Amino acid sequence: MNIVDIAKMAGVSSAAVSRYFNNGHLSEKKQEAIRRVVEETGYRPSVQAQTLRTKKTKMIGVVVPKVASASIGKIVEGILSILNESEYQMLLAVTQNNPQKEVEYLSAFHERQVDGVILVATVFTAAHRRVLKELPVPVVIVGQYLSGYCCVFHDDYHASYDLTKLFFEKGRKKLGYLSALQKDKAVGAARYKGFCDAVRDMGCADLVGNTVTAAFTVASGYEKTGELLAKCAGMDGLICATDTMAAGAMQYLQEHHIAVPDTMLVAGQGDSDMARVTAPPLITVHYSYEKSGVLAVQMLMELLLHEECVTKEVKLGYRIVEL
Amino acid sequence: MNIVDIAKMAGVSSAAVSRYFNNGHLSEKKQEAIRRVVEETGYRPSVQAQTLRTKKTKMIGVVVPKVASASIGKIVEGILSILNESEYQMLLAVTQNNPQKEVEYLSAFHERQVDGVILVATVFTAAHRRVLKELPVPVVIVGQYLSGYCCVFHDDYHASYDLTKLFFEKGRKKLGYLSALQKDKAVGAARYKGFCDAVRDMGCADLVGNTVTAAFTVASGYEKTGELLAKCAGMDGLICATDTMAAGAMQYLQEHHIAVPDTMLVAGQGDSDMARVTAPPLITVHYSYEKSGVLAVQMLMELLLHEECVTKEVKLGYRIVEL
DNA sequence: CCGCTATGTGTTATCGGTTTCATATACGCC
DNA sequence: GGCGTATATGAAACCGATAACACATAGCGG
Repeated sequence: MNIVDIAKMAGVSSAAVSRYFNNGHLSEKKQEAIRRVVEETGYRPSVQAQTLRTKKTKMIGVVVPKVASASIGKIVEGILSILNESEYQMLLAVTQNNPQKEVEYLSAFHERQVDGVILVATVFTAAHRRVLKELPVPVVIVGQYLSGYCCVFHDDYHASYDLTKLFFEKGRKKLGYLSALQKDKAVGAARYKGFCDAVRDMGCADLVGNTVTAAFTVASGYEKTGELLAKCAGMDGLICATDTMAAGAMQYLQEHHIAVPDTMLVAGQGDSDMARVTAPPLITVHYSYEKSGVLAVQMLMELLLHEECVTKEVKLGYRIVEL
Repeated sequence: MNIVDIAKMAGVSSAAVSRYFNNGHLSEKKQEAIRRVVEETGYRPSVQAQTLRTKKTKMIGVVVPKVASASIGKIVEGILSILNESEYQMLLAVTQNNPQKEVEYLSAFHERQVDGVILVATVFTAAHRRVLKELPVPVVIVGQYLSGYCCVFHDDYHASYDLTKLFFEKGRKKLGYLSALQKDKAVGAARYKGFCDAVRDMGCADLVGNTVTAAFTVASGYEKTGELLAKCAGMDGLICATDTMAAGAMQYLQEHHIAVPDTMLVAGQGDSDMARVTAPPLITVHYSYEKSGVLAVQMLMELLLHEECVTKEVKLGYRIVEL
């Protein structure tokens, strides 16, 4: 069943059928004739043929570092909640934190001729910039700031800063910080810098070195908490780059009979479910992950429609959560 | 840059270039000539045009109820880990637990002419069966058993049965069960039935009624635990259909100063990170979610290659986890 | 009543490949 | 040498839509 068959059955030309589906000018009479045939046959135009001719795939490509993660899961759900209402579909690629793959998938999307790309990024290398520059379609970056590109990101720095200040307000003096890799500019560098600047502003510049870097897993949080405690005697507050790490820290503290919050106050960041099920619950920071996904698609849609977008950078707020 | 341009530059026909990319018979000389031109120009055949002609999109559609969920996230990662190594791409749709949407997306995939579909399902309605029957491409179902279809699922029943038995072995007598909706045959019905049969086999058939149904959230687990405790006085063990619910239960118990595990032993199912960060950790069941995703894609690939698949149903094992 | 624009409609080229078909050449064998 | 078979190759049809173009008709102002 192709457009020509339908045209014959309705006694019109194939162009008329095409116009029927694309809001072209068409007399009432023919519209009715075509509608009847379409209903009878259940005919739907071939997406492939349309794509070949129009160069529009109605697909957007989304690249994420992983998907089994609370924060990224929320971003993806935000993206899909908007896409669901549109005629667009989503191609998803997961890089498993491999920057090489990130570049590969962007190229694959290029070949597939997706109409646009959303990149949930962690680090940027020269290779990234090169591939991004060559992409002939609009891109929106989520979670990181990259100069010259449309991006939606979080105020990691101030959130971390405020969180650290809060620890001082609660009377904690000897803070430690469990960090993510510095090459991750947002979750790694910015959050750590917030901690550093806050302790400096409080006149405790010596705390800046009270840090250890962990991976984004509970197990790593557990292990690195041990290292941090060994390194910094007398710690009474622990701030972590993510809730996952903080949950690992809680495990460690409990096993080693260090009382939370009496002896040690613990905070994570991300406001995940996990932060609420430890005992006691973590102090944490709510970043609007789902919202960032939503905004990213909306920006992308604007780019797709108008070829340009006034708001190029969106920094989202945060909220400290104490249960 | 299309195939004709390349052909001209290499001094051959467009058919020769097509054969070059499709392992057709071609003389060394021409192969070399084409290779040079392709390298110089960076030419890549248009996926759209290929698709139009061959009817193969090299895309598979994946439908999931949600993505910000530990178990489903793992399934999706399993799927992608295999897809990454192939030339296939993944179209992802999220139904937000709306069976209506499930049907919609299957149709959308149909139109997009994906080569195959993986359906991570929760419930099956008559509408599901109808749409599935009309799908002209292979389908693999994950997480549920559906007669007549290729499916990969878990032994929910025996896992839940064994878990319940374990509670008796640990000397618990008055058990309660926090269930999922019964129309979810796997997580809802099968797990509950495992509980029921186990308590009956232990001569405690009266416990069968000690149940309340909760949603897949921490908050719901919290709330329904209250209801369950009000309903069943003297409970000393609580088994939940999922870790998420169980984490909510832990919250409730802690707030109401009910000692875990002394007064109340608590178990979840799913072996998520969340089960390991409550204090104390939950008893839980490990289902191989990632593996189920992997197997599903592998079955689908087999179906794509041979049009048929010998192993139609795969039931995966489980392992009870006590930390 | 003429010419101009606006609208409706069909014809046909086009998007960029793959595949069929016909033809050409080389090879092996009787 | 003749014939069957295997391999190499290009011309052209084809996949199923859209869009440029041509043309017809209608409405309208002068």
